[in-house]
Amino acid sequence: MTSEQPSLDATQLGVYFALIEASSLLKHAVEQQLQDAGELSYVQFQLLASLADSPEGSRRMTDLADGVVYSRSGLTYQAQTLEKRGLVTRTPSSDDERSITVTITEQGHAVLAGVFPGHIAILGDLLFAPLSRSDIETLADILGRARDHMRRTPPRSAAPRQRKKATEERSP
Amino acid sequence: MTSEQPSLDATQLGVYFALIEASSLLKHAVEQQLQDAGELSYVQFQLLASLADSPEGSRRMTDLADGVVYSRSGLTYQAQTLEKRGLVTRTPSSDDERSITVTITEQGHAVLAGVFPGHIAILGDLLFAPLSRSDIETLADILGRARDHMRRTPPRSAAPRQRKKATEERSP
DNA sequence: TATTGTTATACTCTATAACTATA
DNA sequence: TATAGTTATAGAGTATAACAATA
Repeated sequence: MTSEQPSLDATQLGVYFALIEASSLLKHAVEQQLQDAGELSYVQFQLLASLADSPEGSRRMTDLADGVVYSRSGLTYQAQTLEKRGLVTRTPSSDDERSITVTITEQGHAVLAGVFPGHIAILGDLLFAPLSRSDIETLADILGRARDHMRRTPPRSAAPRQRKKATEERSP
Repeated sequence: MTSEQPSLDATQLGVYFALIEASSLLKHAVEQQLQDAGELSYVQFQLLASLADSPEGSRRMTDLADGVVYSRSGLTYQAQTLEKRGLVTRTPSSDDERSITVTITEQGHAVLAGVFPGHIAILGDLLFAPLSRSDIETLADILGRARDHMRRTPPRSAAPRQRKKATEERSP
């Protein structure tokens, strides 16, 4: 087990808070922009971007979910929303009849294109403006390693350590 | 205007994605733990932690909102929830009759205490495990600067560049 | 008038569990 | 039996606008 020391030093706490607050502020700003410029939620944007980045603009539902959504029904919901707007199509996969292939449409590409400039502008102004070239390279390295580690680490490893509270409160 | 170059290089994109995904994975894991160990949402945890960190365990509503919540009604909602559970009290401020002073209770401290070990364990396992001491110090510096910059930067600076869709809102 | 906070309301999103269909 | 995806449903959270009270 990795975690026996139940405390963090000041620098670690600082990293934690800075990470959470920075990503929260950034995400909030970007969400606003995506909404204003393309009526997209952040998740929808991620899904479209993921498709646009895929060969043929297609992915199976399950693959599409990767790191974007934490439940299947959540993905179904978002995919339906995007389909209603004509930004993606969903068709049964040819090789595996259980799978659905999601494909980004022309319209989807158009919405993405309409959203990109503002999106990038925000990243420039908000995230990269105060950072030097070498800061950015360093960040890419460290955050990249952190992310890779988190991807690999099973979510259940640490959570069930705490025992559930004994107090059972009943409300009307 | 800061943003005329409508593109990012590969390293910048990498930083952006790594930041978003790492914080998302971390937050998701932590949210689960907070829920299991103390039936707290992340926002509620932040509010309690903010109070616990304040002199006398108290803050005015408006000050409490800082960087945690983006709308006043959202804070009212969460404060009410915490009050119902007896984790905070709300009393009119003595100096300014418009203000409400929110104070963490013994129970609130207890819930926080019950949640901390598991919380810290997750941070250790998920965020800090793959990082060296110097990585952490570097991250603290860079992310701290990024966060400070975002705090200072007015949210509206970049968003309204994209023109709003032609759909007009009507009054009832 | 400006500020502090609440309420009402509507909406988005998420997750769990039960279900269908294919491998 | 295991996997892919959907549906129903319920709950948490958020934001906007109208509001009241105090500065």
